[in-house]
Amino acid sequence: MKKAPTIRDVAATAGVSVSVVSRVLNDGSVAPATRERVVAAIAELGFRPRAAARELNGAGLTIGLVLADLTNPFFARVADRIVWEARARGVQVVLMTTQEDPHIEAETLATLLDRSVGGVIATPTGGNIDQWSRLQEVGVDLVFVDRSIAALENTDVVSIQNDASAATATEHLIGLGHDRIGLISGPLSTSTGTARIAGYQAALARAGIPSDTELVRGVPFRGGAGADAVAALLSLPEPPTALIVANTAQVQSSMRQLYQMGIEIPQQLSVIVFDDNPWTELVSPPLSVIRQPIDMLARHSVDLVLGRMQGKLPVGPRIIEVQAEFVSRSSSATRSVASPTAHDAVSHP
Amino acid sequence: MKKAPTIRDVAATAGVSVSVVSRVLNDGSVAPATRERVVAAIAELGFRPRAAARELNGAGLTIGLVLADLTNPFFARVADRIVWEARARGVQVVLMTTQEDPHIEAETLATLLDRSVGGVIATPTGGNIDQWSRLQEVGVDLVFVDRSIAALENTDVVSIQNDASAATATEHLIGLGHDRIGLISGPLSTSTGTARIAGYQAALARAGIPSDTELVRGVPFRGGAGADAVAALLSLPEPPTALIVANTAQVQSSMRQLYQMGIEIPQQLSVIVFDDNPWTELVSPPLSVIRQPIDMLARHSVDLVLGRMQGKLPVGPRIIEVQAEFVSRSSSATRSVASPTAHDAVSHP
DNA sequence: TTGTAAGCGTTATCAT
DNA sequence: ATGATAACGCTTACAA
Repeated sequence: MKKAPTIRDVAATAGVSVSVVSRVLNDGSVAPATRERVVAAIAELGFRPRAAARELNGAGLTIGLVLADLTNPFFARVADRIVWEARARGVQVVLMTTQEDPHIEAETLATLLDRSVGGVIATPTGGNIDQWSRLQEVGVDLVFVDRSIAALENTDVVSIQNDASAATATEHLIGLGHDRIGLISGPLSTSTGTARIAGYQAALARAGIPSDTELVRGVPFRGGAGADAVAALLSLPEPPTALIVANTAQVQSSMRQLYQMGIEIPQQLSVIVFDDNPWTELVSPPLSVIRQPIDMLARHSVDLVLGRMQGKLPVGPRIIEVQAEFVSRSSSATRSVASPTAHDAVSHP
Repeated sequence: MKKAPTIRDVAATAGVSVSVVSRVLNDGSVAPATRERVVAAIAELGFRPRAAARELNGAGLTIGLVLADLTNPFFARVADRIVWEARARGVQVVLMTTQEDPHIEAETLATLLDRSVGGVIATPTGGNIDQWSRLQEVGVDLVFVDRSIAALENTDVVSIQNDASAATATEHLIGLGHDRIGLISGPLSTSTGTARIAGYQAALARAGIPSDTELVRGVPFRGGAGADAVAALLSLPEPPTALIVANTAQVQSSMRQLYQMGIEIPQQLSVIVFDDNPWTELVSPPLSVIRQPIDMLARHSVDLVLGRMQGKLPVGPRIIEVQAEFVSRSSSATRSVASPTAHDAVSHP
């Protein structure tokens, strides 16, 4: 259990002072000849600067990643890519999850302070507005990914074009002859929720279809809310013939509910869900999806935090929206004449 | 951007020395009256010890989590639970992924050294044996979860009862009349791979069924190896009538291949896969699975590292095996007379 | 039981 | 361009 070489050891074997070594470690200016000797010494000793010591000086290269729920394939992939991108830049990631619980999130934010992280990438629950901004006040660079909070106007955000994507999905269904399209979306407290609803309504409006507020369900991210919304939607007197599950966090529970109810897709109900993953085309029928370019989300997020941390970015919040791709599969089809539920519904000729 | 209170501030407002504060922070012995005053001061100032400073003294409470691939729902859930369990104990988690690449893993291990983490929970790729043991020599407590490396005998391991689980699945299929059962397993360099194969063979032996080595495929964790193995297995002159995908990392690609080949399940081929997730019962037909108690794996892993880090555990490696549950669904059924491929196979009467 | 003081490994501030 | 040296915030012998 012999100890690792320190910067002092390097300085000694290179015949220079610690400050010189520190300079070559960072981007300081050092005489070419000297630098070479130091580099050699570093290699020879296998020296690696200790992250803890750096962080103590506020010079650490560690970011916090606050995700809602790793159980959701979408967030899992986001984590995967972010860790990947961070690693490529020599940055470590401390992972924390909120389980969509603002209380846990608050605790998490407190912990983040102790960690001396320089930046944070997060999918906020929607609450803890004060805590988030306090984090920023302490100098921690913050960037929201996927979701954001309207009240926090001064924060960088990376997400897909939520409105446009929702509109695309809606238009696709309209083109298929549907005029009662259900929408299960995220909470109105997040930009994701409002944007997707906006896109949906815009598409409806353009097609001259009146938008029925009953068909729009803004469900919270956590819990079985997705399933409940599905059930509620289908038990409407005039149930939708098509459904868009625009709440990424709830696709699984929504789909499960649909299958459990024995709804025939797309005969009884056309379905489009936000977020693609390897399983969506394995279920029957294969699902039409909005595929989010997760790698882009990740890359931009990491670039942003790091850019901020190194002060290489102009002031003012950066809003980056990447394009999502609509993938049409078998779960969305032409509207059939029959009503989706067995109400013995009288058709209006 | 005013600075956070330090331990010295607390000491001052409590009218004691820093060491006393440090003692109440940790488990030190302090006079009840004094302790109370210190606690009050801490609360009043909202003091929180900085992780970096602690780690510099080797007293940090941070663990490294080295996972293969967050894209795989199994590992994602493992991460989710481990982060959860860690948080419950006031421990932070630095996440790193290897993408099943030993080279990246090596890099990761180096980084772990700089991080001054006290412990590491990992799913090793199978390589980097020297590096892993060096990590241990430096005093980092290591526990493998899910997978392990045979050569590293002195390491704690938490996993499911791989042999028993594989045996259960095999017996289930045998009971269904199958005698040619394919097995796609992990690499032989990991305990997971060998154990699952062993269980499978044991079950076969008990039933008096000769084990055909051609039916067993130990495929590497990364890449599309699972799909290839499936294809190879089914193009055998005497293809299996049942298949166990015992390589958790490859279920997705294996299933995809099966669907793409248009294999009818379970008519042409009965299938059982290791690892359950929300989608397995949404695909058609719903998959029979070995459900791994991920929460148990996580809890034990965290308990182990922390136990080691605090020296509260007897010496000698700890091998914890939790029980997995076999869930029978529609993908496994009685063997049909027909051969799974259209070879116009001559039946041997 | 409590206090003093010496680190822990870097970075940052000055001089030189 | 380089070198002392003081922080950084905490833990931990060692004293009292």
